[in-house]
Amino acid sequence: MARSKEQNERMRESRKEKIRNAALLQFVKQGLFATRIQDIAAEAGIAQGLLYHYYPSKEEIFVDLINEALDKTIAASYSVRDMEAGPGEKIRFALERLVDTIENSQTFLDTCRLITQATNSTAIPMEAQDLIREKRNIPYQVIEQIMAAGQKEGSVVAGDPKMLSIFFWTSINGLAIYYSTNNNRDVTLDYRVIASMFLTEN
Amino acid sequence: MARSKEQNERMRESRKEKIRNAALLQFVKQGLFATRIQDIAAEAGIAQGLLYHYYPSKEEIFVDLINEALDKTIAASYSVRDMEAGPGEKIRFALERLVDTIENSQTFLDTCRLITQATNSTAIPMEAQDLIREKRNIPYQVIEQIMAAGQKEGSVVAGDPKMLSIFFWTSINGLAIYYSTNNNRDVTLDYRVIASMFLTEN
DNA sequence: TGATATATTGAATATAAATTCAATATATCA
DNA sequence: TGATATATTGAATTTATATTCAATATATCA
Repeated sequence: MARSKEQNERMRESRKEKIRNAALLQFVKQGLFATRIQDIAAEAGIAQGLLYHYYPSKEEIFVDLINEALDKTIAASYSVRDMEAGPGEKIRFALERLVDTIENSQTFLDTCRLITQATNSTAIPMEAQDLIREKRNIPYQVIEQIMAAGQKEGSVVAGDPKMLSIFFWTSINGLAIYYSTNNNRDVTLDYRVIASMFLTEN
Repeated sequence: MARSKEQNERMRESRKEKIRNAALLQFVKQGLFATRIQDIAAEAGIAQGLLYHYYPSKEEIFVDLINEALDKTIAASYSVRDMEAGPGEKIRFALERLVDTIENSQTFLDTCRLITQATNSTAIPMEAQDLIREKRNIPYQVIEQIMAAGQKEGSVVAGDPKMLSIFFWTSINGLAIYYSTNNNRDVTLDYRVIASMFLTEN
């Protein structure tokens, strides 16, 4: 015996995470196909051969990253759903937090870019496509329900709640995509402009 | 002499256009890198070798397509700027038209996807990057000016007009990106929801 | 019709990247 | 310390795709 099973498992997982982080940087900059195994290995500071000890291919890394990214967006939407506040306030707080995150978290921007990239290409692993099909709509459904509840309450404007949810997420996503390539530090975003699309009182 | 110069030129250009159309379909579906010369040739119904009589590489096709796409968005923004109407009405009409186009024009969705793809990758030809740097901001500037004029008039809400322009285009772009992969024919979009972000009276 | 220019094909070749692998290093524990 | 398992490297090989090219077809006009 050389090393304890659990310790090995932990070290292995931390190496895999280092590789995933390196791959995320490259995928976000160049896309899945333009990124070479060599790019990921160099970014992670290892030889290309070693990468194959942890992942059988860059596609597998991509699948892991997409899965993580989707789970993050789902978790974020659940945290909104489970807030102690009325529907209108939930929409307001969610937008405030999301806009702030767009302005301050590179990781969030990367996550948005990766998902957008994956959603807009058929040239990604089947497994990633399945994950997207399965998980992508959850945040839309969560917001749709909050919009519907807000309409009953009178705090949310009239209109198909499904449509309002689409406007909610596409605005946020469009903004994130824009910000990830425009370090527009001279413009400060005011979430209340977006909020005025959905809320009756501003 | 075999054929008149002009006739040749015309035929050549029409073939190039057929190739560009084929390439656009593939680029939008798969991205620049995942698209093989063979994919474009097959889509255009020609042998791969022939493609090189018209374009030296797929990168050159991409540059042509990006240039066309950017020019289209610029032309669209100029047509809004030159409308015979007050600033508020221009914003309203522009949004109405854009949302309608998102719902009905696949070409428009493809254009948005191509630009987003190009804007979000460093793995595109330098020439395409230069075109984007040079042309991308024009529509933002056009809308920014209309927003500022609308604020003077009182028809547009307060706030940095640069920010309002960013919200304008990122909402439209986010929506287009979403729609290009979700044939959501059960939801009808109401442009007035987006308009309410910018206009004082709805 | 025949001369000429261009179009077209698909196989041959070149190039680039993915993947494998033999050699070597390192860590752990008996 | 030595036995053993895993980590690590970079060169060798394979595979995929881009690119070239020789052969052939087609269109135009004198």
